[in-house]
Amino acid sequence: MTKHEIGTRERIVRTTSRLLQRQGYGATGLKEISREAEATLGSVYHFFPGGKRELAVEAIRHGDKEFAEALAAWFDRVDDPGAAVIACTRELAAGLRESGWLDGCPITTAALESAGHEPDIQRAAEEAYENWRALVRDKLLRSGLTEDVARELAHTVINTLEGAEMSAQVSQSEEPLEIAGRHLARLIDSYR
Amino acid sequence: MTKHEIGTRERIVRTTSRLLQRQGYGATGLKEISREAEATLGSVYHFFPGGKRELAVEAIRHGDKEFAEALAAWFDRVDDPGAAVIACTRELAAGLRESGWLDGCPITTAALESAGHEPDIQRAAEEAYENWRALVRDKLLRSGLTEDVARELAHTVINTLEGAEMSAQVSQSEEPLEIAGRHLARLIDSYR
DNA sequence: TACTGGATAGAGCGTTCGTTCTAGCGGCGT
DNA sequence: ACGCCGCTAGAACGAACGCTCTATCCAGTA
Repeated sequence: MTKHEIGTRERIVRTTSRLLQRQGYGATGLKEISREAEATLGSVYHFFPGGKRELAVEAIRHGDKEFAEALAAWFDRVDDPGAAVIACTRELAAGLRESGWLDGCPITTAALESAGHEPDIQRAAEEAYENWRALVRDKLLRSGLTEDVARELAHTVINTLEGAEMSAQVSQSEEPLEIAGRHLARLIDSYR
Repeated sequence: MTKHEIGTRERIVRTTSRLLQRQGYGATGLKEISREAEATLGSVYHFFPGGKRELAVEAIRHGDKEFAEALAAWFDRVDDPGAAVIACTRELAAGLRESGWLDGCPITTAALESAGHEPDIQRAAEEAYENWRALVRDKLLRSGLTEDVARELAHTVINTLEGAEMSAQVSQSEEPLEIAGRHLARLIDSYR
């Protein structure tokens, strides 16, 4: 195991993140995780003594960071905020289609499942949405919108993207995301 | 069992719908369903020989009809479409808060879980979203919007409501729904 | 060479899963 | 009064669940 390869722990987290994204918390077993990650059950419990719950929290944090980095990159490439949101919807639609409509939002499925039952997971998901909203808000602030308008728009941008991605996944169609992009751009433009 | 009481089958479907809404497909067991519904496992398999999958499809259709009726009632009470959507967000927020943030969208959790794995459930969820969009589209058509604009707005109205409700549930706050209502009304008004 | 401690390996714990099965209840039509 | 049948009841099956346990491996240190 040379140092430039990814370690067992990281491999377990990434595998868990992908499985949580695709089939949720309840339907994902630890044995399935260890098999997919090419690690043993012993390794899983070695790195995550808290078991499935602790591992899921770590995986959601991973999905959080992953999507935040993608969002930041897309925003850096396009200056106009409306156009940047449209670019987001295109990227999300492409990723969804290319994965065979399997890879939607990395955390939403687990977040919904565990709302009200698994406080740790729910909190990790809440923090992720907060991080993503902050990225959108800053982008809107940089384009000259006021603090209040930017903060509220950030809510709706993230929530509409979430809803549209869910709808696109269920209907296996890019249309909901494409429409969402145009509507969000129009809404943002209406505040300038 | 007099005829004006609800029968065992209906009781099983309603219980399944509520459990699917609260904890998803994978985390809901048939024994839990039969216990909560005060029915036996034999009754469950008597009415739903197709087992868990068939029962879940029926429960999602139940949730579909339930929400469609609520949506139609809210739309009938308020004439202006923007104001009607705001009324929707208020009702959704109230329902969410009153249930202790447990009862979000009746079908989204199961829909996301089963996307790509359970075609029957995915299709039932897709049909539900389609029905709800049709209600929104008709409401917008009645207020004078063109066919194309109404159809596309219906997508975003439903998707934004879905995303905002999910966000409200995870953060245990009515704010995302309240913001979504105002933004959607503004978006709708911008087309008249 | 001997020791140590992090990491790996996998058998096995009790429990619950979805499902199948047979037996029995109870009200209706004849 | 009888037989039938929709429905209820719950035991039991193999498989999978989360988790615990002991044994082994192996690089680093003295």
